[in-house]
Amino acid sequence: MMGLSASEINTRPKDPPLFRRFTSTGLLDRTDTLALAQLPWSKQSLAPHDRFEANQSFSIVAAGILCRENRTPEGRRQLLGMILPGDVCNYSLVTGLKPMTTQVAMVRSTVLTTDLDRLTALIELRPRILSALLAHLTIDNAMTEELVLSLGCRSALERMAHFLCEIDYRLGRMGLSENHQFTFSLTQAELGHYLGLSAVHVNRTLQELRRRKLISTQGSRVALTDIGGLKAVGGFSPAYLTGTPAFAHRLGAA
Amino acid sequence: MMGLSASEINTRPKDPPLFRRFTSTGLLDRTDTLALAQLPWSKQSLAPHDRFEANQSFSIVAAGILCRENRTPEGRRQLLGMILPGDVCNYSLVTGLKPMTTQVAMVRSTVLTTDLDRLTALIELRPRILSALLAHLTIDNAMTEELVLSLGCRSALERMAHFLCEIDYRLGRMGLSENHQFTFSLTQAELGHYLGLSAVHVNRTLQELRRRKLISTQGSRVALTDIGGLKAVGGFSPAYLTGTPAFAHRLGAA
DNA sequence: CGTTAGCTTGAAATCTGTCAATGATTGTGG
DNA sequence: CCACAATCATTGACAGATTTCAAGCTAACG
Repeated sequence: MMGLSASEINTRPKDPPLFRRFTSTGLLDRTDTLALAQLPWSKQSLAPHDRFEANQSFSIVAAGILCRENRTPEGRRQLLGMILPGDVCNYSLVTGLKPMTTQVAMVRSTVLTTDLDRLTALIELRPRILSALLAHLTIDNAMTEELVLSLGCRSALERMAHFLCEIDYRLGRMGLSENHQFTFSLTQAELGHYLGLSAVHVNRTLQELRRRKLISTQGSRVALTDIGGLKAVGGFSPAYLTGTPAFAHRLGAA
Repeated sequence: MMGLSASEINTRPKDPPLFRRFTSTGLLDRTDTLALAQLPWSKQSLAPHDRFEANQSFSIVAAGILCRENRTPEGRRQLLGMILPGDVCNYSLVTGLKPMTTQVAMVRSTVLTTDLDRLTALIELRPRILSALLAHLTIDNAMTEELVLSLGCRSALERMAHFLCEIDYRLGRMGLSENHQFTFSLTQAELGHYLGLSAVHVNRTLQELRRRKLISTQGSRVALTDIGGLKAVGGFSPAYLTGTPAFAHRLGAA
């Protein structure tokens, strides 16, 4: 257990950008962020395929990629959401319900965890933190809805293009994508589990995107070489990733 | 504007079951429900295809069916969720963000709306109401995730079977389905927009379910004649529709 | 009673999945 | 540092599910 060092609190690119997503909502000010950072966080390392469970705590991804997943009774697997650095793993604190889905590390990842009681106490002092959590929860849900749109309405090529745009955007705002280039090491089978496609078809879809000069790849390094074209193919627009405040809401602001 | 009559507060089958879903979480007691019912609710009637927007208020469906929907930039339509009697239309009060999706009445519907300020004030007095809202929000999100599972992993027949089981379950707990028979008057095209299928294929899928004696229909009346078989085909299990409390959570319980 | 929306049917086209085999890459232990 | 094993990516041929198109039918509604 430790508080976070100054460099980890820093929310500019290149520094560990832990709370950048929180500040990016505009709902937290610097003092909120500092107060959050000074909670006692414990760091946990996860190997690929490790389940992550944090029912009685609150966690944020510091590095790597987790996924929420679900399976049909027969065992077919569906990934429901990508949890990237800066994202909250577990909203039980807010929802009061057990998470209904499993979370799994897709690559080697590290997660920061803090105690629920302490965070609850902090929220009493700084209700904006609760607002920010609720905003994040809502945006995560909007991402799930966008996935429904992809699975229901878009072809394989469109889904993949849309997906890459989303990941680029989300990594970019955390300082983990530059010039639309980033490291992303899911297997094609895993991509398929997320996009509702077979591994073979993921492969062919990526080839088609390369053939059209929309992307290029080397190993786990991805470059979106024609971000405009990719957005056009995928019908991507990032509105759902930001959210717009409805009004000053006063829940818990007593 | 009016408070609700005694019969509308009643949460047993056959009486207007407005707050049955709230009590069903086990998070509200009778005094909470009464307090909710005594807020000034205004009733609104919606015709099919009417948009419903309630950003600055809080609404519950009293009768009919609304859907959240979203469209690709090219205009392809995807329904994201079915909002049935007893369901909350709008969680802006809780999330603090503008809803990111449109809501549309699928059939003639009525919606009850109350003022945000009054509800907020009531929540200060009765924080369990906030807990209940958060639980509902979480369950709605779990339904979206189950839709992702359907779209990503299940065949047309499985999706349809699963869908019918879910609707039966949800209507049933509100007293609107008996013996697995209920009235449900969406067009096949609309079902397709929800399940990610073409209208033609929806038709063939329903025929196949009838041929297997799993369902029967007369007009908008649906009977699940072999609920066990239907659940087996769809891989349906209602766990995601109830949620399990994680712990007594104290947000706002100050 | 006519009109319109919705339902049903068939045939053909398309997309995506499955199967099976072959390369390429990565990580590990010697 | 190399060799090996295991995982992952790629390819081709084929099968299957679903869409599209087009037409006819039915039922609800003014």
